[in-house]
Amino acid sequence: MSEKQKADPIGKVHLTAAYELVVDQIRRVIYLGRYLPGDRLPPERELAQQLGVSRTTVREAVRLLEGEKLITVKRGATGGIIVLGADDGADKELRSISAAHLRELEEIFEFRVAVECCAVRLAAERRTKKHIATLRRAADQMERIAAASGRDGGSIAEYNAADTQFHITIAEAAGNRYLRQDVEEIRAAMFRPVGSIFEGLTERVDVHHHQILAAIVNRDPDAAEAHMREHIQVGFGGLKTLVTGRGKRKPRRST
Amino acid sequence: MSEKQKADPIGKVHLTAAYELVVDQIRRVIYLGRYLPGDRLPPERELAQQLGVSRTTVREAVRLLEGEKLITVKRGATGGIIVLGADDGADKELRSISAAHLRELEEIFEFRVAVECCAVRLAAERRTKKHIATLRRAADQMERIAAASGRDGGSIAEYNAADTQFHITIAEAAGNRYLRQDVEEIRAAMFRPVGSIFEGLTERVDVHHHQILAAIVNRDPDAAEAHMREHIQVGFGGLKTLVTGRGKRKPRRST
DNA sequence: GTTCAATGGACTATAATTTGATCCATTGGA
DNA sequence: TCCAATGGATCAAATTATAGTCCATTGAAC
Repeated sequence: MSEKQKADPIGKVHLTAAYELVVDQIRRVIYLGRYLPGDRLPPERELAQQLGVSRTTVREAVRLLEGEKLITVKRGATGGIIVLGADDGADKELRSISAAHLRELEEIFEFRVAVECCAVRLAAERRTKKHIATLRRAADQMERIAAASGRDGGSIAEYNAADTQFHITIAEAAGNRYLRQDVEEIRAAMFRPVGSIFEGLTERVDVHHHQILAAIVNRDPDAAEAHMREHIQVGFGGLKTLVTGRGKRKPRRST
Repeated sequence: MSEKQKADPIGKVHLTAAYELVVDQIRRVIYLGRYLPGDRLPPERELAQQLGVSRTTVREAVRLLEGEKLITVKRGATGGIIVLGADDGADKELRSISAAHLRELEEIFEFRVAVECCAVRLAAERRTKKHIATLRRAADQMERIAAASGRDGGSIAEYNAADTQFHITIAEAAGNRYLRQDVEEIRAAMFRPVGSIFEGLTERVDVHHHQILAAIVNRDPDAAEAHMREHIQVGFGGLKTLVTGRGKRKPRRST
């Protein structure tokens, strides 16, 4: 018998501590815009219940995120766990983005094209009235925010939250658990490297949202996919321009 | 101030025990064909080292998988942890597939189209000679196996292993970690519901593999994507026919 | 046949993590 | 002034994971 095979080892497993899972979960809901800067998370005792862990564990996670300057904690009756904005972090990010970061963002956007284009095709076929309503609400909200404040300061987080809701609802409408899962996942991953970068975006993408929505309403998968691809690629183009410095744009708030 | 918002709770975290992670990891390498029926896994002590956990934990996982009839354990110098084939399980699966299973497979194949079509496009642009060599080897091996044994009995596992290698190498060549990760993930997921179903497949897909390979060699993303889509859809079509009973095919071994 | 090395089986003490429960400290509004 | 809400702190118990030791079985080499 020929022996001496199966050389490559089986990969190590990662033992994830409970508090790490909680950290990830909290980071996620913040990145996904379910809690905006200034919002209070549920009280520790309630969080523990919702997350299914002990309060001690929640507190460990909170300490870590506090150190990360993603949240801050205040005592007292009106205190709580408060979400910080990008500006509150100060040294949290360097505002500059490395080549590695850019490559990572490129991978993320490549992946988004794959997953979200497929999702929007299926959504165009399977969407219900309820999905349409949610999508319209999100699209309108983004337009309203963009029109009202010209994408300055605080409303950026709200804009991103609506944007996230738009994209996740499409994945929901596609009725495929793997697509749904990945769209949420990749969306959180997108803001992880340097979230504040997105504040500099000035591309007008509201028109894309309405085009995508219209295609979904008309049950036109081809148009939906085309607009989605355009949408994602323009988004990445904007980021790239922003990072490489070409194209001279206002430095995220005209002082 | 308007209070009473943020009603929906943050999802529970899943505390995964070490032995569960080990179970998943071992299942995965078996589903991915890195260990075929009859193969021996590394000895417990070595597994523990490779997985980065204690031997006790490995043994817990082994017990579970033994109960699942995925592996069997033999003592003594020439004993060890041996991978079982679908036939050894007997009652492991019901050979019949429910409507829920079929829908799950449909979701999996929808997802494969999204991810693998994108991966193969990128692979056509970024592949190196090394990737080509690996792909050719896998494609030839599948052809050889199919020609030699007509897809009966034991060689099915080998065929699937080569097939998996083919698809994962493409994802590797795409140079995108998210795509790479998902292709592997979805591949393992595919065999999870009722792996034995795949033994009944008789569609000739070797021609697809060579078409895909040729397109990658020629750096032709459009052709590569088209052939990959065809490949995956035909694969699912075969499964569907098999399950719904239409099309009368040999019952996985003409007795 | 005896020996021996390889392998799984079993047990135990220790360490680390997680829980749960209790009580304290701070805060701002009633 | 009081009090309800909230974070801060501590501790004993339970659970989980580890590391080490020794036993039992097996088959092959001698």
